[in-house]
Amino acid sequence: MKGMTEEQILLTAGEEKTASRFSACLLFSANALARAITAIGDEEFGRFGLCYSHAYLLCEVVAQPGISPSQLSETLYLTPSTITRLVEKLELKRLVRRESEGKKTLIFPTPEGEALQPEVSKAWDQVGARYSQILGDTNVCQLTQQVLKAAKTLGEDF
Amino acid sequence: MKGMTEEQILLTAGEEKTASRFSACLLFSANALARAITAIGDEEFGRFGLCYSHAYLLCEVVAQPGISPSQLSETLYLTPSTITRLVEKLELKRLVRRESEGKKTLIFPTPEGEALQPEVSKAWDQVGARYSQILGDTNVCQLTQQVLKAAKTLGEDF
DNA sequence: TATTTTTGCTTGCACATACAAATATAACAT
DNA sequence: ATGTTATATTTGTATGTGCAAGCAAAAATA
Repeated sequence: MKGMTEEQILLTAGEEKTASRFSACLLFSANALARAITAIGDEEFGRFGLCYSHAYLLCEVVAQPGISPSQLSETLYLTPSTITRLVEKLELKRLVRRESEGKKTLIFPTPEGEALQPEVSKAWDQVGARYSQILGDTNVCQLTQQVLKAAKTLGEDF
Repeated sequence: MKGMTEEQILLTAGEEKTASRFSACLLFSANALARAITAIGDEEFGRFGLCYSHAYLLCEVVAQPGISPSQLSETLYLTPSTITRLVEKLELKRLVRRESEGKKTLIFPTPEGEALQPEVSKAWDQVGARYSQILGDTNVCQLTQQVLKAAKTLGEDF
């Protein structure tokens, strides 16, 4: 079996095994893809000491100053607790600040945050350019839409 | 802007913003999809105290007794260090065992591991069934192939 | 108005994952 | 044989993420 590709294994392995591996493969492959692309993202955003979710969050906050954690949670498809943690990190880096208003929390960009945003956007484009070059523009476009749609559908129904 | 869907934002936001968000969206959406599906997986595999990568690793070890960490690393698209950590966990649960042979390490399933594998496979199918029901069979089939291919391509070129 | 329920956000804890460095063995060159 | 380089695996450390629980404020109900 050594040196065989995944497809070959799928084709030659026993019946049940093939079925089970294949049917769950989206769980596997989705994570594999996420890790592969995140690696690219981390490299680009790492120049600012950010990871991709920091970058995305910062852009959202700059685009919508005063946005709430729950809104961010929906937009980024991340748990509220995760949002809190990300905001904490960005607060430490003085890129955003929090304002409590009753039980709500408003998140604003700091001047530094706003100043950094264009660079972050540039890095963002750079990430896109890199994986587009590897995967092909058309492919990426199509894949992105399908993947996003699937993520949304699962997010709603689950 | 409240209550708008992602597409609406994309369509109505300013030019550069649209471009940057969209071009990097695969980074974002791939992670979102991975998290959404992983949530399902964790629920199913959680019954055995496993996560999806534990489950996958166990199945591989049962299928190929004596497999090495580096081989697993390639198959699972995970770092060698991550493989070590996963194997440690499974070793604690007495599902696999390690044998050192020179600088190589051979990983074998324990009897308990082999006994558990069918159940894990069943859970595996269950995961597939659940997201197939939500996303649609055809969709899943197509998506899985595309996603896997993209992950592989990125894994090679990066 | 007082009590209950719901909502929004934050923590405690746990875990998968990765990078960089360490270790140990094998392969190779001289 | 000996010194060097390459390979395989493991650790130290850090981080993003989520669940369950906590907490505080708002809303609803009585």
